[in-house]
Amino acid sequence: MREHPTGTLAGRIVETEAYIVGDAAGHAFRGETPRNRSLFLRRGHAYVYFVYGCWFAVNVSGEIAGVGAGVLLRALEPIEGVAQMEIHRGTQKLLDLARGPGRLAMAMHIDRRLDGVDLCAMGPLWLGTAIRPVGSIGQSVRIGLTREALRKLRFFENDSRFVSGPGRLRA
DNA sequence: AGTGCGATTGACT
DNA sequence: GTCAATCGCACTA
Repeated sequence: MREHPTGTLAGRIVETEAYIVGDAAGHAFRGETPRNRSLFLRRGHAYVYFVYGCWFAVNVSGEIAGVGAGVLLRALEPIEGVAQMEIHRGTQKLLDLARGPGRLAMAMHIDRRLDGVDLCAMGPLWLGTAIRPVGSIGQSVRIGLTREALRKLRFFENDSRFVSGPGRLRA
């Protein structure tokens, strides 16, 4: 859920990746720095980071305070505020609005200002209330990594068309 | 102080 | 399929 000045933006999370304790692919692996400090907040806080000089991406911190780990939000199925998401993204292709972490952040207008917010209480960005899963959940290796590339820590709704990644990783 | 490259995307061949 | 965009952090020295 994104409480935006223009109205509420909402989507179902259909794809995530876990970056767990001791995971060399995780931003928290080398310890806490100014950039990744939000990963060390108590579980349920936002870690927003900037990659490739172009994009933001959002994680949900996943451990107790002081332990760095998180879940990357990789794709949403848009539920509310689609017209505004289209403006943010510059496209009207529903399937592309929030398919991929960079697109997701852009659709929801997420940037560094939201780094560290509590996602478990109503606010500018939060998790809302649970919506029942649809169908089964698939599992695969994570996308775009060079380290720890074999760990199957990506999770996605099997039958969703809003999931990112190469087709062969879907099933 | 300098360098390399990343949890990506979109444009182009 | 390839490749540029573009920034800040981590790493080396």
